[in-house]
Amino acid sequence: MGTSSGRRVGRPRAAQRPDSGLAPRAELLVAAAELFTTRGYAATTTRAVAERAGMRQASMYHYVSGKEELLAALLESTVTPSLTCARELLADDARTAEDRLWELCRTDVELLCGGPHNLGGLYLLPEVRSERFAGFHAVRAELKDAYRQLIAATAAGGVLAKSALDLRTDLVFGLIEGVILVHRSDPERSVSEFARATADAALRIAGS
Amino acid sequence: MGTSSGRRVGRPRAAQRPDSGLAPRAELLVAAAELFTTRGYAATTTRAVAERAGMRQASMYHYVSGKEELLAALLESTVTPSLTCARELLADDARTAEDRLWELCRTDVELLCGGPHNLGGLYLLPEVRSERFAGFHAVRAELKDAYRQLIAATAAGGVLAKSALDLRTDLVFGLIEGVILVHRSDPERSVSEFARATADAALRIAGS
DNA sequence: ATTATCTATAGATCTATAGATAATGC
DNA sequence: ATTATCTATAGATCTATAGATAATGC
Repeated sequence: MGTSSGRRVGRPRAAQRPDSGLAPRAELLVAAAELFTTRGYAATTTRAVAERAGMRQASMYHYVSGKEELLAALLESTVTPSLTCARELLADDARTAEDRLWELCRTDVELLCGGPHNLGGLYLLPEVRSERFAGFHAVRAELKDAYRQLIAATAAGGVLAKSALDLRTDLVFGLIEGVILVHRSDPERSVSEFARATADAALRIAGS
Repeated sequence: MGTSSGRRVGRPRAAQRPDSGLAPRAELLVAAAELFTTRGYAATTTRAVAERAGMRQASMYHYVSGKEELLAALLESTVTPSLTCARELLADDARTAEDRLWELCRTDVELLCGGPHNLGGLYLLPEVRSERFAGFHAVRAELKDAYRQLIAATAAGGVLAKSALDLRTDLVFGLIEGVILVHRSDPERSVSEFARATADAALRIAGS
């Protein structure tokens, strides 16, 4: 499985460390997340990722094709849970749109700021705009559309023209993603409290 | 002057182009702004900056000590106008705090999104957090404090405890900076309209 | 003489491959 | 035999300096 801690096949690692319990590929992803979010993607070398994961630079290529694959995997893993949540809320007819929008905002902030290394910070990397990460962009566009649908379904949103609805959606989405910047400059703050306050603020923006 | 267009002292440039009317250092700053915001800081080579400015890679060192100096100069030039505006508004006793907060938000968004190449996007570069840019961080902290003071001076803000005021300030500041992300994903939008809508939204967040 | 630029390049990386090695599995 | 790792390195950069060159200024 890779996670078993018994004797392992293959030449031992040069720098032994206590078994992390993670499969080597997962160790690489964790290391990359930490380095990409703090130093940036371009500034992070394959050597830095590999050594932090406990192996030599060249050994990394046994598990991934290079840095790019690591970033693509991290991006998708970051946005997918939010989208899952959004789909469930869109399908839930029993609750008001206001209620579901609030819940989506809160969950999204929790996910963006919750992890050990500010994973949401990956969104901010300039390299992410490249077409190589089209998969991530598609998922993110679908998430934004879920926000739009929920805002349109609120009492205040129902009367908006399309351009006004788009503006409102952009402001709410901007608030949620702006949270990444706030979290970056003050990572100590209680996330769950902050997530609720942000959801409150989002509803105020959506429902003027 | 450097901006005169007559015959110039020194060896001619290898790749002649129509005179930009800018001094060489300014040409370098413009080139760096464009490349840093689109490709990122670490991914931008000194060669790319110099060639875009119309000179060879080595000639750049006649004007700047390296990439770092370019980023530091760009960052400060981006935040300084906002701070100037904030200081003026703080000193203006004739207007209500709500009015002045709205105006600060609107102006800030205009400045962040207004320039030709999304200069606000520089804030998002991971390298910016480094202590080498302490000057920028100090100016930004002062700007944030101006937001805090104006929020505290509003009718709704006057009754807040310190921690609640800080939270409110972070949300407003996060909304304003989140605007950079929105602008990045849709640079075509009318900036002045968007700036007013964002200022409206900020007041709603500040004054719940 | 002064200046702004150029060409050339040394030294320091960084990536990705080739081939060796040290475990376990059978 | 299979596997996971290692060491070594070729080739491709990228930065920053040294020294040459082609203008204007006096």
